[in-house]
Parts: sequence; structure tokens; C-alpha cells
Amino acid sequence: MSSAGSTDAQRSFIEQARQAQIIRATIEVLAEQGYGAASFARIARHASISPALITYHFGTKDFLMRGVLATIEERLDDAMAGTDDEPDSYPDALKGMLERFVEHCWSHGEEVSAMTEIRRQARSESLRQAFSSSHDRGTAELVAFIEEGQAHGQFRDTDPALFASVLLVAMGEFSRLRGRSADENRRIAVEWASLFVNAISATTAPRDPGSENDEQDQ
Amino acid sequence: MSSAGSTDAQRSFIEQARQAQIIRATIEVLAEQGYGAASFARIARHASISPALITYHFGTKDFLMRGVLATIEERLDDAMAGTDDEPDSYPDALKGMLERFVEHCWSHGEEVSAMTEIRRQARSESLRQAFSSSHDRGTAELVAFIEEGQAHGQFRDTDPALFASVLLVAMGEFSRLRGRSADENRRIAVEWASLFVNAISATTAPRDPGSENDEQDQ
Amino acid sequence: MSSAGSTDAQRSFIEQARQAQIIRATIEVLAEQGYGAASFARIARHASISPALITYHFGTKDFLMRGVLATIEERLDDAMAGTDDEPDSYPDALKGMLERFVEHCWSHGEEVSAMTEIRRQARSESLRQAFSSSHDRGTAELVAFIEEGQAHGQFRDTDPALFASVLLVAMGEFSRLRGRSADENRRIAVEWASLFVNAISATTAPRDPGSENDEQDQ
Amino acid sequence: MSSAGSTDAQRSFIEQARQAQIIRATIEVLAEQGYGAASFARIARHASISPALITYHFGTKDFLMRGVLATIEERLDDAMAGTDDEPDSYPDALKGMLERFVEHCWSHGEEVSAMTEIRRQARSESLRQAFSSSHDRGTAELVAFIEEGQAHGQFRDTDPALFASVLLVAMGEFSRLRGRSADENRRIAVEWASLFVNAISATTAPRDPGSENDEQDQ
DNA sequence: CATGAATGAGCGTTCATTCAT
DNA sequence: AATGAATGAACGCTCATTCAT
Repeated sequence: MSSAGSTDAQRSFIEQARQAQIIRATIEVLAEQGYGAASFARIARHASISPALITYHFGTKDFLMRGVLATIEERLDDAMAGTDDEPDSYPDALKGMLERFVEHCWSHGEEVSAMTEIRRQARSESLRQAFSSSHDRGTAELVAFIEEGQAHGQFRDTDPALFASVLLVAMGEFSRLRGRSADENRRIAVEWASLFVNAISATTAPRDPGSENDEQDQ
Repeated sequence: MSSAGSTDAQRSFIEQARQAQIIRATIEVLAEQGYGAASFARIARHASISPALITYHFGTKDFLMRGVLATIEERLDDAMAGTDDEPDSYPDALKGMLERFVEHCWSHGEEVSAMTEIRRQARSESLRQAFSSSHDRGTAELVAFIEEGQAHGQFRDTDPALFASVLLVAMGEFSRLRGRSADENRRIAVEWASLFVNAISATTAPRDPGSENDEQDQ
Repeated sequence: MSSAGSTDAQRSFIEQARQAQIIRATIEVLAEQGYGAASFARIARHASISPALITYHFGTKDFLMRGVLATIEERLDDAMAGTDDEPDSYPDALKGMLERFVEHCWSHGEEVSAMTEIRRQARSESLRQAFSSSHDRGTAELVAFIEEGQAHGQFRDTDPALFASVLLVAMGEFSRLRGRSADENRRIAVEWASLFVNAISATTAPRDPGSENDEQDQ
Repeated sequence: MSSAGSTDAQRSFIEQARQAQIIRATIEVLAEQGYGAASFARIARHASISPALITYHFGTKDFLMRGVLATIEERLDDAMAGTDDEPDSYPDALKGMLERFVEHCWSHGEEVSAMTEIRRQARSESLRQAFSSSHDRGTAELVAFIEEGQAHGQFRDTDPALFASVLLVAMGEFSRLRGRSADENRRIAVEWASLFVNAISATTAPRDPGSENDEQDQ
């Protein structure tokens, strides 16, 4: 920690930088050309390095993809975490979450595309496990959230697991919806989010006076 | 050999039969093992023919996939066409359409899975065009239908193109939602369809004067 | 059998010819350059074909090596089989066997060298099995033969299994012993064979009158 | 760094220690996993060092193997040297030599295995030379010894060079003969040695006084 | 003295495609 | 109409070796 030698840190730095560079190149190739084109040769060409360097830093293609995946999911989780101030209602909370997701899709579109590519095509057991575990976790959180909202009468009485599945699928495909301008993108985001918020929100006399009390504890 | 007149027809018949056989085998391999495994060798083994025969009948892999696609889409279109008796309302019409779609997904699951596989993985320009053109056509029809429903006050006033896109994406991914029993599948189908019908249907007294205030807090 | 079409036979002929050619090339590379150099690329270059053609005909390197092995062992077994006229005594029978072996080593030296290379280096389970089964069979035959000779008092009372092992090892390495001329080779062969015949033959007054009767049933 | 005078010696010491360590690790990998697995990476992992360090100390793989070989042969030569007290007869001397060899094979089995691995697989010119020169030297010594024994009438009148070759080959392969227990090993060793002693010794009533005329009938 | 970083060559294998038959 | 034979390109991966530090 206090040792003068920067060798360790330096080495670590180089390795981390290389790994980050390779992961970035992999994401770009995945997003632009698809999983089928994401060979070591193409990724390496994209990063202006030798294909063997990828093996050197990641061992196998499987490890590379897992590294890519971990990076992407970490950033996505961060982006989805949201701010500290709690929204007033469950629908608002859902809306906020969806909008944060949309925001991240646009600011880090390549990552989401790449993640989708890996999910769709990866046949290795370890990758499938990685996906199914993160998918299950995401589904579980979403289901719990929906059930809470239903308990408060703010969400329609529909099957939470089904809605969660549909929503997650829609999120997985959202990056395809792209407008022609930033403004249009913004409008699309808002409408897209409200589409699902509407679909799940309780309908009859929603949010009208007299039922405000059920929003207090959220 | 026997009758000169039947040569042409015979050839044509044999050719069609072969192409159909190959397409069937391709669909099965795509659905069961994924695009990455759908090599000529595997398809040919599945059909008990020689790999060269696929090239002979389709020229390139791209043409094969386009042929597969055309076949699948044609059957899907037929299935979606519906009966002649018009439903009473636009929401009912939408619901009927979605249910026909779901029905087709289950009765021809392999085809829909295969179509999804091709859409996801195919990177050739011609296939992308094929997809985007059929997507555009589908979107256009759906948009027209939604606009009609909106004009009749039966559909909520949302962006028709966006809703169409979301719905088409959801349909493309629907085959993933699969329950554990036939009964559960039926329930899922009904809920899934009504989810989107609800999302687009005009709510009772939607947005009429007196409830405008519910948009204020977002 | 009587069908006019020669297609089947022809196809089979081409395939057999190619396989034989590849096996021959493999044997040559193995004998001249060793197992480590016996890559598909080098074998193919040696046979003036494409490396992929080896995979086409043999599937995997393991299958190729097993094919090579089967060919070599078949020819060796044929050569060792000997003639129909039985020798007079066990030592003579042993001597005849060893001389036939030596003869084959020189007329098919490359094959024996190649077999040795494969045996030494092959790490695949299937190849090891192939070798150990053929080795066990050879050992068993030899042991039985020695025990018979011992029972007739013509072989020295030594451990048959040990002698068999030593002899098999010596045979495996025999191809290294090579003189400078055909005559010298012939002399070496005779001396080499008699070395082991002497080592195992019963010493005290062998084959002198009075013990002739024990040679009758061999 | 501390004392200028010890730099040279220190370097030399460290260098020797490193080289010895690497050679040891190489021998172990060769004996346990075979030549094909003896890559720099594996050797280095076995020695808990970096692969580059091997190149640093030995330059090329060829030099490394030559170093390994020299070490092994030196130890083997030491072991074979025997004690100062001369045995009574040439057969006894041969027997003693073979038993010393066997002893070394068991106490330094890994080295002998490693040597065998290198001999079998190494194809570089320099290594072949190293082997053939040591082989020639061994043969020459053995031939001289046999000729001496023959001159004293204690060894059978057979080709000394051929016997030497056969014996050296048998020694090279001896490490394969391994029993299931220490006792069995001891028995095997004795029988193995006496097999060759018998094969070369003058036959009837050998070595006892008054039977020197027994060389007539062979 | 020692190593991490990096690479070009080579490995066995799969692939879509060509072509003579 | 159909296929076996054949190939070049590409794949993920390991290798011995180089070099800056």
C-alpha cells in the first residue's frame, strides 16, 4: 500500500486496461455484427491487437463472454438503481425504473445489444447459467415489486410473473425501438414506459382523491 | 421417361417436394438446435440427404433461409387471417388476432422458433431486408388497424406506430412464454392477449373531462 | 453382385484408395519424422492433398491413427503367421517366428517404426486400449507357447511372462538394429534371433539322443 | 548489492540453482505426463515460475532438453560406475552392472523415464547427436567388456556389437517392466539380469573350476 | 534476475460451396 | 436429380519465443 514500487499497480493497470479494451471491442463487434461474427480474429482486428492476446487475457471464449457480460450487467444495475428519493406511488416507481432503463439503453445502447446477442446465442452451460441466474433474480425482484403494488391496490390484478416476463422481454427488445431524432427518442421512451405502466395500473378511478392514503408507505 | 409431357411437371413436383423437405428439416434443426447448429451438414443429416443437395436446390445458405422464411411467414399470415365474421369491436378484433397468433405459436411452435432464430442471427443484407420488409408490412397493417380503432374511440390515444412495434416485438418473443401444462398455457395466452388489449383499449370514460388531473404528477 | 452398375464399387474403390493413400502417407511421416510431426498439414502435404480431406475420410485424428494401426497390425499378423509345415522343436518354432518377424521388420520397416511411434506417443484412450489389447493378446500367446515348451523340457525354467515381456520389448525396438548391407542384416537377424532362442532354451545336453520323444507332438 | 565480490559467485549460484530447479521440474513433467505435455507453460507451472524464465536460462527448448539429458546421464554414469572391488568373473561383473542399472532405474525412475521420453520424441539434430554419441560411447565400452570376457572364455562367442545393442535397447526399455510389489520387483530384476547373463555366458557348467572345456559345443 | 505482455505459427476441426459423375 | 469427393477459409486454442521493464 505504502510501498514505493508501482510495479504491482502498474501491471494490474495494464492488464485491466487491456481487458477493458478487449471487452469494449467485443461489445462493439457484438452490437454491430452479431454474435456469429464475434470471432477472436474480428474482435482482435477491431482492437488492433493479436487474437492470441485475447486468449492470453481471458483464457477461453467462454470466459471472455462472461467477462463482457459481468461488465455490462454491472453498469446496467448501477443505472437502474435510481436515486434516493422515493417516488409517491407504485406506478410512478415503475415508470421511473422503466425510464432509467430506457435512458441507459440509449446512452449505452451497444452494451444492451451486446448483452442481448450473448443471451440469444450463447450455448455454453456456464453462460446459460449466468443468464438464467441474473434473469431469475430480475424476475423475482420485479414480481415482488408488482405484488406489493397489487397489495396496495395500485396495480391491476393480473398474474405478476406473466407481466414480469412480458416486461423483461420487452426490455430486452427495447433497444430496437429507435426514433430518428433525440426528441422522438424522448417521446418514444415516455410513451413506451407509460404503455406498460398503463397496462398494469389499476384502472377504475385511478389516483383520484379518496385513495391517496394507500401511497403513504411507499 | 415414359411420357414426354410429364417430365416438366414431374421435375417441378420433385423439386417442390425436395425443397419442402429441406425446408422442413431446416425448421426442425433451427427450432431444436438453434441457428448456430443449422449447418448444411446437420440439416442434410436430419433430412437423410446429401449436403450438396441443399446447395443444388437453394444455391446458397442465404437463399435457403429466405425460402424457409417465406414458407413460415406464409403459413403465419394464413393463420392470422381469421374468419369472415367481423367481431363487434376493435378491442375484440385485436383480441381475436392475438389469440389466433397464440394458437399458431402453439400449433406451429417450431416454425415460429425457427423464424425467431433466423431473425436474430441472420446478418446478410438480403435476409435483413426480407425481415424489415415483412416487419414494415406487418407494422403498417397494425398501425392502420389501430388508427381505425382510435378513430372509433375504442382505442386509447397513444402512438399507433410505437404500440405496433412493441406488440410485434412481444409477439416475436411470445414463444418463450410457456407454462408447465396445457391449462396453464391457455391461461397465459388469455392473460397475455388481454394485457395488450387492456394497454391499448380506451378505459371507461378515458381521458374525458374530470380525470385530466391524473397526469399532473408525472 | 451381378448388377451392371459399377457405381457402388467405384465409389468404394475411390474411398478405399484415398484412405490407403492417406494411411501410407501417415506411415511415412510417422516413420521419417515422428509422431510429433505427424500433423494433418504435413501428412496432407506429403500426400499432395488438402488437410481437410483427411478429416473428410477419417473424421478425427484418433480415427486416422486407429486406421493406420489396424492396417499395420493386420500386415504384421499375416507376416507372423508362418507356413503350414510345423518345425521340429519349440526352439526352432521360436527361431522361425523371430526370423519371420525380422524379415517383416526389414521389408516393412516403416510400418513397424510408425506403429512404434503411435504406441509411444498416443495419449488418447481409444488408442491406448487398442494397443494394450493387442499387446495383451500377443503376450498371452507368447506365454502359452513358452509354457508349452517348458512343459516339454525344451525351454529353460524361467518366468514365462517376464521373458515374453522382454522379448516383445526387444521386438518393438528391433527395427533400430540395422546393418550396413543386406548380408550384414541377414547375419544380424540370425544372431539376434538365436540370442533369444539361446536365452530361453534348456541348456543341459539339449536335443541329445534319449530326449527326442518330447519333440513329437510339436 | 552488499558485497561486490560475491556478485559473480552469487549469480552463478542462483543460476545453477534455477537451472537445477527447472531441470528437475522438466524431468517430473516428462516422467509423469510425457514429452507431448512438456511445454514451457506446464514445466513453468510445475516449478512455480514464469515460462519466460526457462527461455532466459536455456535459450531454446532444445538446449533445455540437452541440459536435462546431460544431468540424467551424468547421474546414471555415476550409478553404473560401481565399487572398486573387482568381481571374480566377467559374468559376475555383467550381472553386477545390470543390477546396479536396475537399482538406479528404481531409485531414479523418473530420470530414466524422462530420458526415454526425450530419446523417443526429440527430433532435433542436436538431440539426436547427443543420444547417438552417448549411445556409441556406451556401446563401445560394452563391446570392449564383452570382447574381454570372450577372450577369457567366459562369454559365448557371439557378435559383441549386436549383443551390446540388444542389451542397451533392453536397458532403455527396462523401466517398463514393473511388478506389483517390491518383492516382485526384486525377483523381476534378478531374473531380468540373469536372462542376459545367461544369454551371453558360456553355457555348460559355467564358471566352476574344471569345466573350462565347456566352450566346445556352442 | 525475473516476469508479464505480446505475437506468429501451427494445431485439429467445421464450414459452405464446387464439381465430376 | 443427386451425391461423393474435395477444398480454402475460418474457427478457438496452444506453442516457443521476444522484449520492455
